Amino acid sequence: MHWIIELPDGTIKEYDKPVSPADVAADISSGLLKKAIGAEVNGNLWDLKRVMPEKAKLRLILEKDYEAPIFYRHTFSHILAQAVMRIYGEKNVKLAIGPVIEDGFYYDFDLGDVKLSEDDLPKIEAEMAKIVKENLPVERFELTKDEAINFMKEKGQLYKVELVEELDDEKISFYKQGDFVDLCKGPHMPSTGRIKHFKLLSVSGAYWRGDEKNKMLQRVYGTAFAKKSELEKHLAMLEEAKKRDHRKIGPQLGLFSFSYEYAPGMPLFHPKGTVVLNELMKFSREMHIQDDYQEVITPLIMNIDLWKKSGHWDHYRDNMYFTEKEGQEYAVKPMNCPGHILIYKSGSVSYKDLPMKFFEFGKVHRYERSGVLHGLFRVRGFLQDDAHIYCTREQIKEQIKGVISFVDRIYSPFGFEYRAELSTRPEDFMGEIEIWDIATDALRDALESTKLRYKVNEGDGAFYGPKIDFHVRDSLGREWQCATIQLDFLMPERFNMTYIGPDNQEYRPVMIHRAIYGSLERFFGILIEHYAGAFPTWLAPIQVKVIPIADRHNEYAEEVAAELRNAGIRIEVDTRTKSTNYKIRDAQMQKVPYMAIVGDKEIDAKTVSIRLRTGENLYGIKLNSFIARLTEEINKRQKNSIFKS
RNA sequence: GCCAACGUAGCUCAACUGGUAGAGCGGCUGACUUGUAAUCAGCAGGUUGGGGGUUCGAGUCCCUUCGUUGGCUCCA
Repeated sequence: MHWIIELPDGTIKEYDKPVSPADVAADISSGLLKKAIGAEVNGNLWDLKRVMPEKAKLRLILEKDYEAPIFYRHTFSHILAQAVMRIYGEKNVKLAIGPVIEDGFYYDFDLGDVKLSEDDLPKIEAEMAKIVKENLPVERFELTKDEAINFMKEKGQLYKVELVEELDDEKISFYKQGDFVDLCKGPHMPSTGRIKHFKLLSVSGAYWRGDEKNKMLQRVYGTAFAKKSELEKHLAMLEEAKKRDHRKIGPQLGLFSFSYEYAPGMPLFHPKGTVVLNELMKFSREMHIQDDYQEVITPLIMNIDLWKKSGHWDHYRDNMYFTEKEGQEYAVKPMNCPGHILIYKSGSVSYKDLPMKFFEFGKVHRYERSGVLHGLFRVRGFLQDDAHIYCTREQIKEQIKGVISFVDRIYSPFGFEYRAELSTRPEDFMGEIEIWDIATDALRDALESTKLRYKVNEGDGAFYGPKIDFHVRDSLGREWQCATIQLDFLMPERFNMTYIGPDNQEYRPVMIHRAIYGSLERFFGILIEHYAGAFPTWLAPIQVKVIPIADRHNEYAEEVAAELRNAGIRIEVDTRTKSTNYKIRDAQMQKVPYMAIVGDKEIDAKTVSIRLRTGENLYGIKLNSFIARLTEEINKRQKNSIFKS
């Protein structure tokens, strides 16, 4: 027996006894062993102390590597389970699953009659801290399937029995730390004390296997990081996110409210919120016109037969609202595509008309279960910046490329980073494989031809076509799915859409669905949190607050206001008999970008003093110069103040 | 819909183990006429989400209902 281990730099290490990554690390340097938390062996994540195959390519994974959290967060989920078992008694705890998730981990438990609440978290955390301190070695062992089933049956772990029964592997792996054993494919860190920084975040209900027909389990969420400073940074981010919550800031800034009683899941936009939405639409409209879209408006309510034809009745009925008059049944539209198709089909279409690009700010209604509603992020009625591109197969690639660059232009004033995901043909697809291949290649080629980062979700496309989704990253590093580009081969089929080719024969067009903001409501919510309510000037509901120092300055303040208003700038004048400090504070809290402060000096010199919401002051500015520069900032939709250089 | 927590003035939050519902901010009125993040004083504001029960007595305990929040997608 001879172990030949290749390191990433090409170095070959040879041993005549079985070696684990830890052995090799120790062989290189004791410092390296200290920093290593796991390994990658022949492309698989591997425990530090697990013996490697005789021929292996080894890469050690250090605390700072991006795979490291997979190791320690997974171990923390086991530590969590172990702590819960110690506290509530091994017999009373049935373990379900405990995976690593983005930024943390969770574990699902069946605790019988015991109900966990957030108040129990400190107690569980304390027990976890003890387990960390005990620094128990984490050991891997394997059983055959039968052994594994019996083993889990003996322990009364029925959920685990169910999981094992579904596995096909010959050998089933388990991990043990002290008195705790769990079915697990790993990998884990070498001992429970290797990384110490964790925090439990919340408890909630979760169905066994995510299916509401199954028993509701209790889920505990937690997070862990290699460094204390990283954990603290993450917790601070969660705090900041809480402060920026659009459900809180929105009403505070007078943007919108909800009438939970009368219109659940449907926001009421107040005057200031409406200004922001209108600016978003104005910008979008300008861009669409530049990109050769034609705007349309289609009915909110249409006969049910249309929805039967489109397939929505069969596939989407549970999410639709219905109404009835004169014995006719109607549905409130959940999507805009059928309406656009009716326009397409209202006359005959030549290949010369393609691509045809219809765009609509389409209000759609979708029933969502009450429990999933969430501020502006998940609503029952929303406005989509929806468009459908009808084109030939040959035009697909060029059109997709066009949309991708369009997405970039729409996102650019907001300062979002974003990335894409390509979802390919699922198992239960519709249509011909060759079209799928053409379309998928077109999407892939289009993505490749841009510098955009993207990942592929194999088999994750809709049954009617492949798609590209865009995820924007906000100022707190959170990601949100907004834009989507979907190819659709089904709808043109169902509606028997055609165009006349150069040979005077009928052909089937391809349909591309796409939205850029996605939902205006949701995008608005994301922007509120992204900017923490401090919108760039072009979006700000009030762009300038005119503040007279004392009553005798009101008249001049009104003159200043009139000139600003004439220049198309959104203003308010604060003539309340309050102190200057008070009025400035109020404007600051409302996140107004500019305050124009006027008193005796300004009246004498015919100027204004400008305070930016960031606190800087510019004294003695000529009004026309202020208006000119501000107008430029607004017209260019600048991210930052033009008055800061 | 399901599990858990929560629901007191417009907002933020008090009210010991059941014993007279309170404060700050905001609002209104008055005084002050203010120079870059809260001037002072007074007044109003509540069926403690709704309904029912236990009790001499319920914001507090129990039941029920409505709503909000965290989750219910991440698969050993």
